[in-house]
Amino acid sequence: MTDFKKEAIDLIFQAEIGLSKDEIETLIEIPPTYDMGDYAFACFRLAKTFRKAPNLIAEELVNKIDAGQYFEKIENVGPYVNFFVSRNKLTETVFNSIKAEKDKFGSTDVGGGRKVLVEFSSPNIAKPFHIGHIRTTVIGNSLYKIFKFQGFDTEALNHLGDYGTQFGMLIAAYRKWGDAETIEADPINELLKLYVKFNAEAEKDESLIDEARYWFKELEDKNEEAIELWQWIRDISLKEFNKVYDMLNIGFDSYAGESFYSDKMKEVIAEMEAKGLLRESEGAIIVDLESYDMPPALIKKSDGSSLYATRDIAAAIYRKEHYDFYKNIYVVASEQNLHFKQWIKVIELMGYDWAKDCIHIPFGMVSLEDGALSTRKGRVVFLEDVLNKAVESTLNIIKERNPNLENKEEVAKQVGIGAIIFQELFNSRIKDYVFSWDKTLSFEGETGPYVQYTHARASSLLEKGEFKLKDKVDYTLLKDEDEINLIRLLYKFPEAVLDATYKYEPSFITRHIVEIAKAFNKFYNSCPILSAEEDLKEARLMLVYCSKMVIKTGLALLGMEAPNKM
RNA sequence: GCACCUAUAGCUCAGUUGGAUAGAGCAACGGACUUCUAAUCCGUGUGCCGGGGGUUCGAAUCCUCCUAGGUGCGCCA
Repeated sequence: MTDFKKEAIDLIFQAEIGLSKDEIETLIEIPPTYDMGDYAFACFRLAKTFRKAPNLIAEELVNKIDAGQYFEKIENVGPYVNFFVSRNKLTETVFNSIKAEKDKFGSTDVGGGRKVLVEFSSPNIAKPFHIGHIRTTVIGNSLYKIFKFQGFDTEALNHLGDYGTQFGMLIAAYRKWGDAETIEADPINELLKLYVKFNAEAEKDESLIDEARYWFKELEDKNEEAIELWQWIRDISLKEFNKVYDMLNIGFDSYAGESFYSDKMKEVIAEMEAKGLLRESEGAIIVDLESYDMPPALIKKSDGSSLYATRDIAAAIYRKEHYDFYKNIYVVASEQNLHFKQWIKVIELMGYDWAKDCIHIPFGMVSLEDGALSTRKGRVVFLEDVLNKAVESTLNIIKERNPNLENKEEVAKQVGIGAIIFQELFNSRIKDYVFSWDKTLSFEGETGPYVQYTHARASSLLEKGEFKLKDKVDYTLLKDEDEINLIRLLYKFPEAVLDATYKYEPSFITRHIVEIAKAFNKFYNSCPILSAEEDLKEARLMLVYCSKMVIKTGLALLGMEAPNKM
């Protein structure tokens, strides 16, 4: 695809103003409105060297530069040199690129087959999947798809929380009050009940906590009874989680969780010891990080069992050996910022220069209107319920507005669940938000259904217009401002995807396809398509085709379906 | 107490490496379907960009101090 910005830079460079191309690039910007052009070069910084007012410099520069084939005109507006991209060239390059690349349009080969690991979702076994888990799951899945799209060899890792003292709690609780049959019937809820009960009792009787620690220690020491219980609980929990993953259409390449790394920790601890990093403090073993302005990293508890940080360190070292990653990404809540800073620093202190390739991607908190989420206090909204309710309410809308639609249930699923995913990926990751049913189930304006609806409209046009890709379309017929604006946005899609990649921010894509959908709907309302004169109809249908393709690709990168009818 | 994050329209949020009049959606009101899917489109209004100071030709954006909210800070993960 023709890079118009680069062409503009070349033209300025040829005017010999004493700046390198890189320097010129930093002074190129996008004007606030299109009537000021597509790109603008700011002349303020030249004022000193030329000892002239920026306006004059801009004026002289405009006279020096020939617009060439890529620009309709070059004008100066005050201190700026404004470039107006040739509409024909713009349309030509967009149409040809999309025609050639189809659903690969927007991708690059920046990955070059390098290995990227994305760890996300990572729920705790025996606990329900609630609204708090949705962010890591959906953001992680989208990043996984984005990196894949950019040519990285990507692995989706689900670092299951299937170990730790809380597991000791569960074993202890089960041995006291548990019953296999009731648990099999409704695993997560029954296990949650045990967990809640244990915590309530433990507040009255502190010895229970010791008992939990004991059972976790037994588990680590391979006590047969403990292992058997652990395996059983893990299996039935995973089955439950997969129900939700199936609804979201999310899969993983590995479920190696905390337990998987349990036997790899001894060696790692020995290595840290050998490298002189460990110190005894208050009965525990730590790595002192005071010289890095951080509290110490706890490596071993006073009873000898391991901790979270130890496991993450062992896991990272294992992954480096096993995958030889280029980037090792963790999509984990911002509450754990310090934890990640700490253990990644420990890796660095161990002498591993790949510590810099371990990247924590934080995101903000979800809370409820009446306060923070709390599994123990029973203040939860189950993810499965949210998804089901969204599907149900979508189905009602379909029945009302499009009663003749054939596969209503399936479309309701795609749209309802899409709405939830879209909402999660619409704002910057770092923002906290308060969950509300009203907001979640509202499908108007900048929402998933809006974008999907736009896609369905486009599909319907293509079907009714019996559209086929042709070798030649007279794209010069597309002159309407609403058509050009849409084409401009399609042109910028690859850049949005690239930004999303480098900043680990799926919302850049979400925002961009909303803009495309808006522009498409405007075009749809102002330009007749099927009733247009034949050549114009062909050209407009081609624009519809390109829009549909880009919207579909964008939705796919977010992990969403794009139904053809809704 | 220390560290990190957040603060932009009534609400929820965008705002590219500092640049030209700070933008959307929702909500409110008015309009557009015998015509390509009205989950749509068009129109109407709103801002000490949390506050002070600084850097700069130019600051919502960078620096600094302050305020408010959130999160984290040794044996949970």
